[in-house]
Amino acid sequence: MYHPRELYPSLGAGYRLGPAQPGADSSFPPALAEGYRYPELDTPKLDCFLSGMEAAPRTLAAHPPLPLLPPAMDTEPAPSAPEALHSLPGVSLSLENRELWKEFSSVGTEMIITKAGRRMFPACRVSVTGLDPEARYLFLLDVVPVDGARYRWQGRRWEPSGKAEPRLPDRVYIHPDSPATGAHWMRQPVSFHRVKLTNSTLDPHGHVRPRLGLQDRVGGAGREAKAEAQGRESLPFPPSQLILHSMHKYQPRIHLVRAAQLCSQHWGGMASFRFPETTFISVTAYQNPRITQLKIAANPFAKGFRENGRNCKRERDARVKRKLRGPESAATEAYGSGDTPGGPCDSTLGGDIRESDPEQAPAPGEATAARAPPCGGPSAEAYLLHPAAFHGAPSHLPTRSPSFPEAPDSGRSAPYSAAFLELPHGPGVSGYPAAPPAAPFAPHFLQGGPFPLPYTAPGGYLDVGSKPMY
DNA sequence: TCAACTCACACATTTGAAGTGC
DNA sequence: AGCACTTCAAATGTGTGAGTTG
Repeated sequence: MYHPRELYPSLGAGYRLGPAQPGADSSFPPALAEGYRYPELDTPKLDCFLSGMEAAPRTLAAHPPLPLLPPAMDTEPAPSAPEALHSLPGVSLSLENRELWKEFSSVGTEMIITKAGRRMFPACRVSVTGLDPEARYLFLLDVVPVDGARYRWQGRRWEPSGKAEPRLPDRVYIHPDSPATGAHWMRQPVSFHRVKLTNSTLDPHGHVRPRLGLQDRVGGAGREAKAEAQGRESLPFPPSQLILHSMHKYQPRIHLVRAAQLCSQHWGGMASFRFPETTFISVTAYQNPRITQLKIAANPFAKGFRENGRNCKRERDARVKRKLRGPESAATEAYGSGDTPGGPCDSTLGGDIRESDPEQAPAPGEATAARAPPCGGPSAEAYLLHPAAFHGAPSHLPTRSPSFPEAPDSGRSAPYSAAFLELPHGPGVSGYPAAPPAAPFAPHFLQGGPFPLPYTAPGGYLDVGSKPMY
């Protein structure tokens, strides 16, 4: 098995397992300490990818160690500069909707989490430069705890309130366009707006059945219905959420991995980025009214709650009154003055209400790309479950998810993702079968075949091991 | 008692099938 | 027949506020 120490030898023997201890790296300035700790905190869950990442030139074992500190850290980072750790020289990421994030961050970003999953707003949207136009890359996103504290809204601000809950299963979201060429990624901003956040741990794989519809919705229930209609074995509906604790502080991270396909045996390096302004606190209901106002003002789906919306407080109050007075008066008033609000209501934001939404406005070609995967390749939206073994999970706990294939010819069960991590230590030597055929959704993937990453479907998710959530 | 959470609701937006015209 | 465009209905994404839970 690959120990993270082997993946990042530059981190030295002191490389710890388990969640980072706040303040433990006090010898570094906070930013540097955080950057230094970066690979330690969560790299293991990416190991499943790293172990399978393409490229060609070298195997994982032959890859040079990552720098002790990312180049961006060598100098005083510019304000809001992403902290980066990477072995993809020349590659850089910038947050497309930085101004919007900043606006939220200045107030204290809150993200709603629900059982069914709630999208992030603002969503992470980045533009990338410096990629090899011909090479193929994966874009991944995960969300990690910022510290070990639980937070509480104290009327005016968030304050730490005790220790954080035990960490939940880590998952990584794979951008549905992955893998795609560098040219594709650089052509337009990369949006992660489909990521959902949940507090539900009922299904360890995040399999929340979406509402079934008649239409063949990309990435939703329609795909399953279509598979059934075509007589194929029905795919499990995909998990669609990252699991978070409420009242905890989190930060999204974006990972870029050079890879020809999801499950090949080589990798060509990776880069990880995070942006300070994207830190948020997860909540089940908004605590800070200013955040509510910002969300209503900026999110087109909340347009109905704006001052002139039919769902603003004034309108809602009027509806309640009409209901109480009975259907007749309600019908009368509905077609009377109540339809055109004339005065202000509570859901206002002064003059800051945006007419157009910078966040959700699709980038040129975005809708097209979503409907038709680029490069003729697969759409791969996926989650990875964190290999709990790296986080000190007791060895007596279940070893892997049912859909988690064992390493071939291993003859034993793989503890969590251990099977994925037992990789060849020399070039050209592989403990696994050759990389799967380029055909993106080979049957053995769909049925949980011998390859490390059980691939569900285009736009679906990966579960690569599980850990108990209790 | 109270903070945190869940749920149903109404409205806005998104999406894709069906219809239409060329 | 095939393509482009429009229309329409259903799915989906929002915040709200009452009710529930611990």
